[in-house]
Amino acid sequence: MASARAWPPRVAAVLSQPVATAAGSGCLPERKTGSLPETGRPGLPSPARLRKRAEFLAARRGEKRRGRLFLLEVLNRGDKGPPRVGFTVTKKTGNAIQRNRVRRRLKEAVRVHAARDMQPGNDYVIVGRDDVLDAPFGQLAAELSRRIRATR
RNA sequence: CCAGCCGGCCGGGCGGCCGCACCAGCAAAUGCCGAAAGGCUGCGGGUGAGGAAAGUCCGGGCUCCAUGGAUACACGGUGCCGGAUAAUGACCGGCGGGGGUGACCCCAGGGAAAGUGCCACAGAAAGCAAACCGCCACGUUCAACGUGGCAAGGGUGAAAGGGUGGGGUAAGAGCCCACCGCGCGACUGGCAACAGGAGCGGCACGGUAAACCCCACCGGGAGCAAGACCGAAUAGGGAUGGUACGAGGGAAGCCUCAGGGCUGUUUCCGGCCCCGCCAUCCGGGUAGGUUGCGUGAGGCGCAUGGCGACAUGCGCCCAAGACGAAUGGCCGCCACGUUUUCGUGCCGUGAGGCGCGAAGGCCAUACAGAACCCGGCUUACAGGCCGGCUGGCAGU
RNA sequence: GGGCGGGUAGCUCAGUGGUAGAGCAUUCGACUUUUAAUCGAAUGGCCGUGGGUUCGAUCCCCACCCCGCCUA
Repeated sequence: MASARAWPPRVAAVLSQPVATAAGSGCLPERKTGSLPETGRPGLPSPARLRKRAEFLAARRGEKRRGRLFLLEVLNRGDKGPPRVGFTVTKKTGNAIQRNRVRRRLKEAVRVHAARDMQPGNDYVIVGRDDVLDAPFGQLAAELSRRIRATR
């Protein structure tokens, strides 16, 4: 988390530009990252995962934010621990390949873009829809960031 | 060259950055979370989905439960022969039947003289022989009718009690004969299924068992969410101790009065609940955690035997282990594919076809994700490679 | 993971080895001033797909596809 602070938020560029052109500025002088894409930048570990059924059920009581590609549920746990995230893909989305792909794309979008927008002490549950399969990655990441940052 | 059949194999490659899961090593706080069990950090390394991982159609390993052994009944499954295997009906090879010009493909393929059932409609008749139209003889007699003989011809049907020809006859008929079919079948070949078949029988025995059934063989049940270990909180069970301890009934659960609490109500009166509480310990056991969990009927290569399934021997290797479920995101180059344009060669009168080269576009790789493990089957699949074979056309 | 059930007309369902039915719906006609209701008639089906057994399959057998339910 401390290493993630080294990059200031560049959300505007992510929102408006395709991914390949978004990584331009030489903010890492010790490495040759001039042509490095956004997802290739180091030091972005994945946030903690929700893994228990009870935790998912608890998150359903929280605030629900509907999006075009997903449904986001946010629950304030009431402590100051690191934020946690869980993913739900229902059986209606298709076979196991498609469900895995939806979850992995959401997971990567959260890790690269949306994790720094999460508030400590919150649990996030992202219910993916099958449109995630076809959406461009930059658009998916931007949408996630926007919905996670958006307070009531 | 075209069309096709069978078998086997691959199912993108190399590289870069970040991220995920597991493994062992090193390092570090002896720290943090949790009641406990247990889990959590950093570094550099290693490993990380498939031919079908799928469907769950079969067979096993493994685990628990039941069970003294065997047999019988019931139920379920299977059903030509031989082989292979840990095992199967499902694998391999053959036999028989069917399809195809052929390579080859498909088939649950025992028993219908053990018994029962069914065979719609049509037809006289649907299983045991019978006789509607008919044919023939005789009688009454005008056509017609009656009695008897026949089963050749007509018609129905999926199927009508062998077929064709000849003899024969009142008309006919395996009544007789020849051939074919059918049944029995000495003998021969084969481990066998089965095949061939001298000779005999004058024809009798319709189909259906993926209808009931008979016969033979096989089968205990559930499944890693199995099972094992640790184990809260709450409720409930038991033991001990302390403290409260009114009466009665009952074997006991418990009930009644008294007592207490809540409540409708001004009260009488009524409704509901309690009749023990506290402490310690014990056992079962939920959530949760750990394990089961990957050295196995293992993989690869070679040799030998076998048509093959497979077996034997030798050598090398250790190769995912998650549990709201690890393989992802982005990029570069190449190969391959497809398509457009241009140039060019060959064939063709021509439209055009085929080949080669260059540039550009598409940036998609198809089907699809281990969930205890293994064998077989089935199904899905862009594209490609190898080997063998069949038919046709042309040339030599 | 394991187990069970079902695909028949536009919808809900019967059916059973022999040309496939009911109710609702749709259309037309009758009754009614009109509508509704009622009555009569008509339309509408490769019985999920592909094989097999059988003279004949919606039914029996096998394989596949698609739905649904139960268990934890």
